[in-house]
Amino acid sequence: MSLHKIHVHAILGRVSDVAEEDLLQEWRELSARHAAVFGRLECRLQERHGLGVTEFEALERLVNCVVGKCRAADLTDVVHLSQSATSRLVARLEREGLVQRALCESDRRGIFVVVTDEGRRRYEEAKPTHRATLEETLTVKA
Amino acid sequence: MSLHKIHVHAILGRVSDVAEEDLLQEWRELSARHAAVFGRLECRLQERHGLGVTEFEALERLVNCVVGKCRAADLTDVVHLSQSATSRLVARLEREGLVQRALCESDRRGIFVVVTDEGRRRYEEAKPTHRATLEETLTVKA
DNA sequence: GTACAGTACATGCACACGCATCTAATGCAA
DNA sequence: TTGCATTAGATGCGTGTGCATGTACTGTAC
Repeated sequence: MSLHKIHVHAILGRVSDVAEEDLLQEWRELSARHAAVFGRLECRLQERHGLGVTEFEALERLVNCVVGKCRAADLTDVVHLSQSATSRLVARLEREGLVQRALCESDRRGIFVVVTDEGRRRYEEAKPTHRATLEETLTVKA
Repeated sequence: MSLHKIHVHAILGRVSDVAEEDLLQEWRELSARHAAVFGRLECRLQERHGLGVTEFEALERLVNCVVGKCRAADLTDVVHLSQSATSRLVARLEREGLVQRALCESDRRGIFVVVTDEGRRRYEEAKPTHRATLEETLTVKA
C-alpha cells in the first residue's frame, strides 16, 4: 500500500479501517490461492494416481523419514487434519496397502505408520504430477 | 533465497531442483497458513455467532451488494465451493432465516438470494469477530 | 502397591462435501 | 414451429470431516 493511500484514508476514515481492508484482501487472496492449488492437486492426483492430496502428503512425510516410519501424531501436523481424520487417513492408506501400522514398543499407546514398497512406488509415481501441478498453479500467481 | 544457495545447488544438483524445492516450500506455507486462519475463523465464528466461515462469507457478499441480492452462482465464486455445496449452503442460510430465495424474472432458471434483516444483523454482529481473528492470525505470519 | 490425571489412537455420529444426475428454462438452428 | 445443446440450480449417493467419547497405556502422587 502506498503512503498516499494511507494518508487519504487517515483523513477520510480511520487508519485502522485501511489495515482492516488490507487484512481482508490478504485473506481473500490466500483463500483463493489455496482453493485453486488444492483443487487442482486433488483433481490431478486423483485422476492420474488414485491419491488424494492428504494421502499424498502423508506418504511424502513417511518416505522422507529416514526410517520410513513415524508416529500417527506426526502425520496430523503435516496434513492439517484433526486427529480422528488422520486416524482414518491411515486406515485408508493401510486398506490400499500403501502403509502398515506397527506396534510402538517404547509407548504402547501409540503406533508407527510404515510405508510399504508399494507405498513408495505410488508416491514416486505421483510426485512428478504433484510438482508439475504446483508449478502450474503457483507460478501464475496474482 | 540467496544467490549463494542457488549457486551451490546449481553445482550439486540442477537449478530446477532448487525451483522445485522453493515451490514446495511455498505450497507448504500457503497450506499451513490457510489451515491456521480458516480453522481459527471457523472456531470463533461458530462458538460466538453460530456461523460457519462459508456462511459468513456468503452473507458478506450479499450485504455488500447494493441491491442486497445476487445470483446463487455469484456466491459459488466467493466461497470456493462446488455448485452443489453452494446450493445447500443457501438452503442452510434460508432455514436459519438469514436469506431468502427469490424468483429471477429475467432468467427463470436462476434464483436470487436475498439477505434478510436478521441476516444483516447476524453479519454485522459477527463482523468484528471475523476481522479480529484475521488480525490475530494473519499478522503473526512467518 | 493404588488412584488418578494425561496422552495416543480408534470410533459412533451428525453433517458438509463433490460428483453425477435430474429438472426446468434458455437460446440457437433448421 | 420443432429440435437440441446449454445453463442454473436441486438432489441422491458415497465419502471425508470434526466433535465427543471410548479404550488402552503412561506417568505421577500418595
